[in-house]
Amino acid sequence: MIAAASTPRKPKIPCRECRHRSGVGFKDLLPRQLDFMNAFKESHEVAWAGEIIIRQGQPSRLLCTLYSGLAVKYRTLSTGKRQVLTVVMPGDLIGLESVYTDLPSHSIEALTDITYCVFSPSKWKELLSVPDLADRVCELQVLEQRHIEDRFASVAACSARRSVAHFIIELYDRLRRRRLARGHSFSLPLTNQQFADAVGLTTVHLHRILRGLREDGIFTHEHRQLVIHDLERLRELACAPSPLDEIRPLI
Amino acid sequence: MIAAASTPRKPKIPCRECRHRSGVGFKDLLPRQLDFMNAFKESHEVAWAGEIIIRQGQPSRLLCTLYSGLAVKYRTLSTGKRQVLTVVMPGDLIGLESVYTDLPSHSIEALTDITYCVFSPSKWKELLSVPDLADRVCELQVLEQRHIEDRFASVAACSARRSVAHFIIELYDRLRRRRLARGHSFSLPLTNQQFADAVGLTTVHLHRILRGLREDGIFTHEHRQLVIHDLERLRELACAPSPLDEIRPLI
DNA sequence: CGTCCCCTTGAGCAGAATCAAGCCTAGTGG
DNA sequence: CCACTAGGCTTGATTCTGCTCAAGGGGACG
Repeated sequence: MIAAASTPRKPKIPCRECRHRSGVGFKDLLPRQLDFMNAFKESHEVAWAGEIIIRQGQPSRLLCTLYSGLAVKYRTLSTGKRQVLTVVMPGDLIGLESVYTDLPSHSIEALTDITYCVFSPSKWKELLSVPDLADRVCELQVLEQRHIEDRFASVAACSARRSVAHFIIELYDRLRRRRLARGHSFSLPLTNQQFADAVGLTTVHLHRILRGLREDGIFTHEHRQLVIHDLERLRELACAPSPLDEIRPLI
Repeated sequence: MIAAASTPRKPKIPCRECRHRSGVGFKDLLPRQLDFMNAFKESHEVAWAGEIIIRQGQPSRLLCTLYSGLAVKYRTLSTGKRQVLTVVMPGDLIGLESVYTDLPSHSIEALTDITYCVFSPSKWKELLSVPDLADRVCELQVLEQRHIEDRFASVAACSARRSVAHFIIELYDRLRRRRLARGHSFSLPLTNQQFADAVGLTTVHLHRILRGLREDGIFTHEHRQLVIHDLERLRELACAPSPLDEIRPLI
C-alpha cells in the first residue's frame, strides 16, 4: 500500500479509458444512452489506498462511479465509533447525495488504489431526462436500498458469528458477479478494525469469531485474502437466503 | 382496533380524496406534475390495523403512497427472527421494489387503520419521463437511503439505551415534520414485540431499557402514546446529531 | 535498531438473552 | 353479567455473548 503522504504524481487518465463494461455483470447501455453518459463524464481520477475522497460533514460535490479497486463507506458517530455501511465496488455510484445536500452523511475511503469516473452533479437533472437512464438510476437505488436493509437485518437480528458469515457471503456474491473473485477466494484488504466496524463488533471479539470460523473450516482471512473453504456451510450459516441479485444497471 | 377477521365493508373512497398536501412538510408539485400524478393514480384503498398489504416472498404488484395511518416494514429471517426496517408514515412510497422485482424482500403491515394511494407499476417509466418527477423520486430514495443508514449505524454501533433513544427521536422528528405530533408526544401503536424487533433486542430487555428511560424522566410509552419529557437529554443520548431532514418530495 | 501499528491472547466484567412465572386487560362465550 | 381465555406486559433468576482492560508478539518502515 502506498502511503498517501508520499504522494507520487497521479497519472492523467484519458476519459475514454473508462468504458462501459459488457459481460461483467452490468446491463448494457443503448448507443444513445452511451452518448449521453460520455458527455456527462468529466474526468477519470485516481486515489491511493488510504485516501478519503468524501469526508462526512465536509461540503463535497463529488459524484462518481467507482471504476477499479475497493473503498469503504462509513459513518462516524458523535460517540467516536465508526460504522462501515458498505464496501464500495466497481460499478457502484458514489456521492449521489451531493446532488441533493451539501454535507455528506458519510465518508468514503479507498481500501486499495482506486480509479473512478467523475460526473457533473449540475448535469444530473439532464441525465434523469434521458429515457431509461432515470429508470436505471431508480433500479440501482432500489438494489442499493435492499442491500443495506439486508446488512441491517443481519447485524441487528443475528449472532456475531452469523452476521460475520453474512457479511462475507454478501461480499463474495457481489464480487463474483463482477468477476472479481477467483474461484472461492477474493482479495479483502480490510484491517480487523474496519472489519469489526462493519459488523458492529470489537476487534477482539471479531478475532475470536474469525478463529472459530477458521477452525471449523469455513473460511480463512490471511494476508488480505479471503478463502472460502466450505461455501455450503457458510451460506447456511448466513441467515439470508442466496441473494439472486440481478444484473446491475450501471451509471 | 378492528380485527381483520370481522372484515367490515371497506368504504369506497373517491380518488380525488387523495390530494397532494401543502404545508405539511412536503414539497409542492407544479400543476403539470400534479396532472400527471392524477392520471397515474389508480385508486385509494383502505386496510385495517393488522392487515399485511405486502408479504415478503409473495408476488406483489402493489405500488402506493401511504396517505394516512402508520405501518411497519419488516423482514423475516430464515432463523424466524424479525427485523423491523422502518415505521412507514404518510407520504412514504411503498413497493417501488415491485417495479423491478417480483418477490418483495420485506412485508408491510398496517399498525393502525390506513389509507393509501395506489399507482400503476406499469406506468412507472412514464412517470420517470416527466421532468422533475424523476428527480423527486431520486431525492426521495436518497433520503430513504440515508434514513436506513442512520438506523443501521445506531443499532450496530450503540448500546441498547442509545439506539432506543435514537429510534424514538427519529420517529419524533419525522412525525413532527408531518404535523403528526402534538407538542412533545405522539401516537406510537407498536407492541413491545414490534418495538424490540425494530431495535434488535428481546422484549424482556427492551422493557428494562424503557423502564430505565422512564425512571430517568426522559420519555414514557403508555397506552400507545409516547410522551417525551426531556427532549434535550433524549437528543443528547441518541448518538445521531439533530437530523435537519429537509422537506421531503412526495410522489 | 527502534518505533509504530496491528494482530493475538488471556482474565474479568457487563450487557443482553433465555427461561419461567405472575399479572393485567380486552375480547368471548355462557 | 360474570367467568374464562389469550395475548401482551412485568418481573426475577440464571446463563452466555460480547466488551474492556491489559500485555505480548510480529512485521513494515524510518
